[in-house]
Amino acid sequence: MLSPLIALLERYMPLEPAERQALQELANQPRRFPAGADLVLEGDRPKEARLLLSGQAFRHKTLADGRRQIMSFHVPGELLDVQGLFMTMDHSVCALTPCEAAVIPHPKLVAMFEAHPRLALAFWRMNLVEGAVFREWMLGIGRRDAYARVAHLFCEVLIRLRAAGLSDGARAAFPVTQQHLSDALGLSAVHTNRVLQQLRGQGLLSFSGGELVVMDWAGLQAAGEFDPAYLHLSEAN
Amino acid sequence: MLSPLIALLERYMPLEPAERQALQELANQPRRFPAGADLVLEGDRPKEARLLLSGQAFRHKTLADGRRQIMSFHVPGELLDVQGLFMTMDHSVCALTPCEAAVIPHPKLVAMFEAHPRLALAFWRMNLVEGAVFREWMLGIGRRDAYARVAHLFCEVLIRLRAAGLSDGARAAFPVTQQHLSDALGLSAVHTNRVLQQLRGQGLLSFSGGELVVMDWAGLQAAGEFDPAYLHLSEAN
DNA sequence: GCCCGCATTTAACCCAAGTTAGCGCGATGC
DNA sequence: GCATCGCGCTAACTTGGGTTAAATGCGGGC
Repeated sequence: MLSPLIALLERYMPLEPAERQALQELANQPRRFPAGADLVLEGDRPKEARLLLSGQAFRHKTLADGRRQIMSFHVPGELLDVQGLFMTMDHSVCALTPCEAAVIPHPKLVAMFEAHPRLALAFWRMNLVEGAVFREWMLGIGRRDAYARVAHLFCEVLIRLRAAGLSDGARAAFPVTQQHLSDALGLSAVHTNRVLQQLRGQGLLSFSGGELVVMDWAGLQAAGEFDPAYLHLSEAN
Repeated sequence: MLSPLIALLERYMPLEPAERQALQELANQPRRFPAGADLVLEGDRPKEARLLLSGQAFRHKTLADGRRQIMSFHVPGELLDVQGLFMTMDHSVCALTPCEAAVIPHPKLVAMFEAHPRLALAFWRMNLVEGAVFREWMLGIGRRDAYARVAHLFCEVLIRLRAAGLSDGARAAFPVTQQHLSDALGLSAVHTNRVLQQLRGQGLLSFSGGELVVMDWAGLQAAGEFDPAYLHLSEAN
């Protein structure tokens, strides 16, 4: 049941049987969330951690007047609120599709970390990759123009969905609206739409009905100045 | 010698004598870096970690054409390249002032984490706060206008320098140029200068010669829509 | 099969911020 | 004491992207 998590961890660090066993013991009845529901709520001080098992979700902060910044998109296997282990949540995580999440009491998680310090390091490592993605997004929002930013995001999304086994090749379900894209990119919805049409017009991709199809990977990569190194996908420990 | 680190950790988690002892054993002859030198280099796969002991530094990514995004500023006590424990560095860290850093071999650090899992969690927690700051910056760069962005940055800097014991009250050394500020904020140097004058003209702050003086804290905070919650400074474990 | 609501698209207009270029000034060096 | 360089500052002009508002789908509920 926790196989998405185990697959993610095992990509970098071969797990010992005892460690795999300890992970399995985290499993319990998953909780379901409908699309649009909050999996994690800003201001909350959770007593358990949520591990995404199926579906897609996104992390976001919203200002008083409604302006919103989406900070990341999430695929199964990812722990959504590590932050809640140590402090109050300073942002929310919202379900993009119907989701299932394992809800793991903090004491259980901490006990596992203390019994298997290497697992703590493995989770920490996952967390560091998330930080690397934040930094790349900052670079994009701060220093790239809208065109490169949109292209870059689609490159990243395709690669990450593929790594999560949610795409074979050039096609993937990515059920976001143009408003979601805008909020992730720091653009207005109107301008996102303009850029999208440009990318479509150049035959780089198609994106509609929540399905992304990349038709010219090299072209899209060039348009987004995309270098996947920051995703640290093929780096063994 | 590692007192800045111990102070940071102890802010949240009272350390046991054995843990404090284990930390002390990390100490060694610190390495010196002149202002402008790279403490950590993008593309590097370090064999040791650098812990900032004195001075200020900043983390940045730079595009091929020279556009640069500064991702964070750092004060003594912070581990600058946790990422290097597990993967290649995808960005650099550069000294703002002359700096001293303890250079700690990875095996020594990992051994400490395995012997004292609670210390691993404490370092992880520090790392999570850094991630929270990244997210807040993303929100600012993506969704706040230049005026609020500049004000917000100065609020954050003052609070963090104060927490590091580098400021009493409203005045602090923050030795950056307006170009550094621009690169941190995703603005041009010219526009940063315009906003700076506006803030000065409103009597909110003065900033010259690398010294920040906040003259109207409430006003600055309002200008930057600043809420320090995301810094998680006063949250015990 | 019609209505409603959300998402996408278009068009017209506007403005915040970028760009370029040049000046002044203090610190550094010879 | 003079040239140099980095940094702050100013002004004039440009532009990428925001705003507003209205039209066009389109899918789901009943």
